[in-house]
Amino acid sequence: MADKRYRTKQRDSILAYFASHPDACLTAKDIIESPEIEVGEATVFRCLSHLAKEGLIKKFASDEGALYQYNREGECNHHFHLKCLHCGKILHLDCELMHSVSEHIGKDHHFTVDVSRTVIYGLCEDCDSTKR
Amino acid sequence: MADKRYRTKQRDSILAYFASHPDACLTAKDIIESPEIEVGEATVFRCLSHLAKEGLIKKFASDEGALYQYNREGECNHHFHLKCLHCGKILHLDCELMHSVSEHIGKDHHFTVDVSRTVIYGLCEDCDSTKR
DNA sequence: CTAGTTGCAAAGAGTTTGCATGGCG
DNA sequence: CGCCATGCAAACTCTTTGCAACTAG
Repeated sequence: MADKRYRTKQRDSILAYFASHPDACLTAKDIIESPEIEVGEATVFRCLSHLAKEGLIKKFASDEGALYQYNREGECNHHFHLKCLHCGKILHLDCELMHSVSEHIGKDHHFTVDVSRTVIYGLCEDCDSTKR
Repeated sequence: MADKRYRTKQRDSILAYFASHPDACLTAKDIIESPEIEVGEATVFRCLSHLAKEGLIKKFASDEGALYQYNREGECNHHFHLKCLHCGKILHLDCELMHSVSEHIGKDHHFTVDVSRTVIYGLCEDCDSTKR
C-alpha cells in the first residue's frame, strides 16, 4: 500500500471543497458532480478513502452510499452529533452532560464509546414542528 | 402501492429466521445464502423492505450494505443500542440515565431523539481489552 | 528516477425493477 | 377470481480495480 502521500491538485481541490463546506455531509456523487471539481470518478473515491484514513474527513454509512464530512482538526471528536432524519442537518452536541454520558457507559456498561463515530438520530426543531 | 399483505411461506420463513436470531444483524446476503431459506433474491429484498416498513424488523445502513435486525415487538424501541466497531456485537442499553438523556436533548437542545434509529458506536469490553 | 497518482473503462457488489407465473384470501 | 407475491433476468447505482500515462518529490 501507499505510505507516502503526494500533494496533487486533485487532492487539494477535494480537500478545499470540504473545507468550504465544513458542516455538510457529502456523498462521493456530490463531489463528482460538483462543477468546481474536475476530478475523475475513481480518483474521487481513492482520495476520499485516503483522506478518511488520514483523519482529515470522516466517513459514515447511509442508505444512499457513504457520506463524508470535513473533520475540523479533530475539534469534533469529543462531542456527539445529532442528525435530523428529515432535513439531514448535523448539529454539534457540545455539552457537559453528554461527556458524563460517555463516562457512565464506560464505567457502568463496560463499553468504550467512540464519540466521533456516533450519530444520534432524530428530528431537529424545524422539522419536528412542520411534521405535526 | 401494496396495502394488504399476504402471508406466504417465503415471508414466514424469513421472519422465522429473524425470530431465531433475535440479536443478530443480518444483511440481505446472509438471508439469501442461508441454507434454511429457499427464497429468490429479489423476494428477499422485497420482504425485508416490507417487514421493515411494518416495523417487524429494523433496518440500518452499514459499509457492506443494509443491516436488518429483528424487532422484538417494539421492546427495543425505547432504549439505545451500542454497537462494537470491532466484533459487530449489539448491546442493549436499558438504563434510567439514558432515558433522561433523550429528555435532556429534547428540552435543552431542541432535538427530538429517535432512540430506535440511533446506534452508539465504540468498543465492547472484550474487544477493548484485546486491542491494547 | 522512483513511487504514488490519475483517468478511463471494465468489473464487482448490493439493490431495484419489469414481466409472466403462481398462490393467498 | 382478484390482487399481491414470487422468480428470473436485466437494469441501476455505488464503489473498486487493472492498466498505461503522468507527476510530485
